[in-house]
Formats: sequence, C-alpha cells, structure tokens
Amino acid sequence: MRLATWNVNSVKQRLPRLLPWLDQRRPDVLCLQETKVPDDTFAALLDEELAERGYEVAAYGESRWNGVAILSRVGLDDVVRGIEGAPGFPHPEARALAATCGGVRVHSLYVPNGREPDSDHYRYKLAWLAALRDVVAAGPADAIVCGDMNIAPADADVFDPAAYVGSTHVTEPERAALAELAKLGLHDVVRERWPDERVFTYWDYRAGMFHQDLGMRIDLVLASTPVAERVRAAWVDRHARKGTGPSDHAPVIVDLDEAPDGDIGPVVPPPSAPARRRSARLPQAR
DNA sequence: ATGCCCATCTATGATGGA
Repeated sequence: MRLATWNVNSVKQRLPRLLPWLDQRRPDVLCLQETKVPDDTFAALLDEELAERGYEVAAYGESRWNGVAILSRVGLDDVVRGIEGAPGFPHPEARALAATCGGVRVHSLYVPNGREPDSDHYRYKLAWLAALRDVVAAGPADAIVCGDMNIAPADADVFDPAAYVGSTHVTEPERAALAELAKLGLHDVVRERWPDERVFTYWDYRAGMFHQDLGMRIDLVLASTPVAERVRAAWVDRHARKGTGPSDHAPVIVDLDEAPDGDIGPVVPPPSAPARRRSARLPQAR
C-alpha cells in the first residue's frame, strides 16, 4: 500500500499539479491539507476526476483557510471529522480528518501554526496537539498520523537552527507534544529511514529558498509500530515542488508491505501454485 | 536548470502562512 501526504496550499490552485501527480505516483491513500475550500466546492472540483481514478473521497473544509481530505482506493470507512475534545480558535477549524483505509487508521492533519510563542494561537496549537494525542491513544493499534504538523522535530529539520531561535515550530513545548505522540509508539518513518540526510518538506516561496534547499521538515508521517515495521520506502517527492505553480510543500510518500497474514482476509493462491509458507517469503528490507 | 511569494475574499488591500 502506498500512502502519501501533501499540503497543497489550495486544492483549487493546485489542480493542474495534483491530477498529473496522482497519475504519476498513484498513491492508494492520499492525505491532503490546506485544501482551502468548502466540501461542496471540493466535490465539484474533484469528485469526477477522482472517481475515474478509483478513489473514494472524504473532505472536511471551510472557505478561505484550512481544510483536509483523504482519498483512498483501498477503502474509506468510519470517517471522523475534527479532533474530539480539541479547542477551536474560536470556532472549530477544519484541521483533522480520520478514516480507516486498507486496515489502517489514517489521520490527515493540519496542525495550527502557532504564529508566535506564548500567543493565544500558540496555546491553541499545544492544546489541540494534546487532544490529538488522546484521540490517537484511544484508537486502533494500526495507525498513521500524518500531515502538516507545523513542528520541526529536531534542529536538523530546519535549514538554519540559529535563525529559528524564538520562533514557533522549534520550541521545546511543541517538540514535547511530538514526543508525547512518540510515546504512544508512533515512529517518524522518514527520519528513521534517512537518519543523517538533509530532508525538507517545505520551502518558502520567496527568495529562491527551494532552489538553495533552505527549508524545513514539518510534514511528517508517524506510524504505529506494527505499521512502521511494514515500511518499505519513505521519501519526500521534491519533484512536485519544482516547475510551474507548485505548492510550497512537497508530498511525503510511504510504501508499506502487505499486512501480515490474517490482517487482510484470506489469501487465495493461484490454482497451480502450492500455498507458500511464511518462511518462504523474501526477507523484508529494513 | 529546481530559478528567485502565494492564496483568500460581499477584495481592489489586508491578512495568514511558516
């Protein structure tokens, strides 16, 4: 199963990039953030195009700001909009959507920005993350928590740590909120795959930041242990940040091996082939 | 070349993004 997450910075503006990208990368599950459209607009823009490609769709948006969605062609069940117990600012914002896709509880998240440390918006961000933790803790063992987390987990995840001192995205309380998710057994699968690499997912549009690779890694895929053990590949699709009319974020793509036997129903062998024992499987790349 | 801000709206500039 291939899962991807992408902050598209307006799904309406990004249509000329999103549809060709879907055909190129063919994710089974795609989490979107910053769609910036109400649900009826999302449907009018994309339902037909996505149905042609075999996707079911759940969208949770509002006009102007925010907005998340999940596209899936491996099932889309038990959809939940928002985070139970999370505060609004002041109204509940369209920042979270969950669904069960291919046996995995998938969360598409657009975490509040925080604006300035110790501001009302910053406190909102931390309270929102605490509520998210509780929802994930109460959820299924097979889970992926992904999206624009608006936190750089470590200094290696910003192009110049000194430039970010005193800014949001790198403060200790924000990183502590991520650590609370890690304590639930969630793994940062891109960093685990590329422990020493320079890996960013966001580059400011201004001043040629992308072209100098001056960015941040704030779009994360966090997978629970049984899902993390199935990760075959995890990477940032920087190609999608190039060219005409890109989002300022690049997609993150994660490929999972099939679930262990029993999790996906009966496996029927081809007529002439004997059933293979698990011991006959190829070793899994780690 | 990856190539030097973008997107939104009871708009025509103010605001949010990170």
